[in-house]
Amino acid sequence: MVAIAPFARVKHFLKRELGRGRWPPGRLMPSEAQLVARFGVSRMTVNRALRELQVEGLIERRQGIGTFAAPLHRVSSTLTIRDLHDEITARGHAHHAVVHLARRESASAAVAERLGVARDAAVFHTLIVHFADAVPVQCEDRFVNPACAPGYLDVDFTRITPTHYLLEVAPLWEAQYSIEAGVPTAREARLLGIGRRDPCLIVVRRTVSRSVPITIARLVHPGTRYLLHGEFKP
Amino acid sequence: MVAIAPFARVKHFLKRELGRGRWPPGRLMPSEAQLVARFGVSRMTVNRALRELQVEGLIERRQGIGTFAAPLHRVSSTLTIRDLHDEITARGHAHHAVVHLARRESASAAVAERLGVARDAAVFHTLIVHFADAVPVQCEDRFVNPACAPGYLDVDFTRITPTHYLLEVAPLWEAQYSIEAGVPTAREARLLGIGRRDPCLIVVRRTVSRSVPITIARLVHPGTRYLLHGEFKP
DNA sequence: GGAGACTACTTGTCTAGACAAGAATCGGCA
DNA sequence: TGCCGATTCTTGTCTAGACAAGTAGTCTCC
Repeated sequence: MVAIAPFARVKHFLKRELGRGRWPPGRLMPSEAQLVARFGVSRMTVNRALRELQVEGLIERRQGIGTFAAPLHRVSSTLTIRDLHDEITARGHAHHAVVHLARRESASAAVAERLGVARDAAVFHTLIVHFADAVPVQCEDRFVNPACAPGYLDVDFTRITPTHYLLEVAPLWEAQYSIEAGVPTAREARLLGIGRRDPCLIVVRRTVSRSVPITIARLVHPGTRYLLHGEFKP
Repeated sequence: MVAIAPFARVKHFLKRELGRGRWPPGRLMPSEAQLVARFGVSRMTVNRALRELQVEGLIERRQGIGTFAAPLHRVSSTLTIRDLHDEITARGHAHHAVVHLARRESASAAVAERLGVARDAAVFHTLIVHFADAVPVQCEDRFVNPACAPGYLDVDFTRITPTHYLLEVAPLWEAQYSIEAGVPTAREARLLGIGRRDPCLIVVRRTVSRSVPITIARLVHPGTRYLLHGEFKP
């Protein structure tokens, strides 16, 4: 017999009633003082429940005004992108990687701009194909800022994925990415063993650590062999 | 000149030092009592900072043991999927929709199973193409559980998107979705005005409200005209 | 009528203290 | 040696009160 914590009781009540439509989107909800009176708990307890619901995006709060049911027009969901090696092995397949390119290059204009380095500055460039069992599932074309990961080219990428290594070198970072469908380049098609016009899921990710760009990567997945999964839970 | 709230100071300090690698993943971090002494604030203030970092996934806390830097192997990011109408208008385009199908059908085996209804039970089926200005950007093939949205077929989908309507009828829900690249069906290609082999971003979404399935949707986007954007910020 | 002061209500935050519960360590006892 | 209880440290949570700051309405005075 476990007693539910008071803040959880308040939170659960509000969540349930929101789900029932007691307060339609945009409607004013009970104030903290009213909830304090209703549940017989202290204001800090009510405040915690409300703050957590706010973080979860279920309510909006405005100082001086009140608490409102959130308009749930935007559907914000978490998409977990795991390290590819972990993901493949977690599904019971064997992962291996083939390194087709790992060298120092001078940055093209486009790469220099996105990596925040000077034109023609040295950058690291790797091109790696990842396999699940014997099937190629990802072609990873990546540029790395040498200032952030000087030892990048010394890594054995058949054993450690670039993502894994970069996470160790620069532990905290921000990433922006876009996901689209497209066709592979001729080289990508050849490396993945697919047709030039076969649809691919293309993820372009740019990673920044403490406002210094670390890496930009183009990840091309054959459409028939790779899925992104997501879940949304209020 | 705005003073930073004490809990934010503590949080920011911990975040910065985590980013610097002061506590590598798995390492024991300062206890609440130590942070209280260091910052001269009350324990509740420190506790709030730590709790928020925990929610953000940067640290792990274990009662009786201590606080630990989180192993940042998994990369969890939020992907926001907004209502298509809002997204198109927010970009300065005009949205309109053409309804190609809106009727009651008997559920096929596959639909019945995924919607949680009996085989041959009545379900609602809509097929709608969404345009940004005059360009088709999404083909929305959707089945709806009539028990959750009895009035679904009476909605004017040229004015209200199905997502928007369903959000009003059933305000809180959970969704699972998969994102993949593929080719459109012959009908989808015709409706979107694209080639039969053009790559498309296909989102399949299943929505559940209080453990009752509401709707399953297949959203097909021409690869050249639609992107998903995401961001990850620790 | 209009401007400004005042008031009431809201959320945002902090404090000092308290008790509970989980976990490790240490001492004593069989 | 091995087991058990006491101690201590940790996080988890709650309380009652306080002040700050944003907002809206009202009231007064010009």
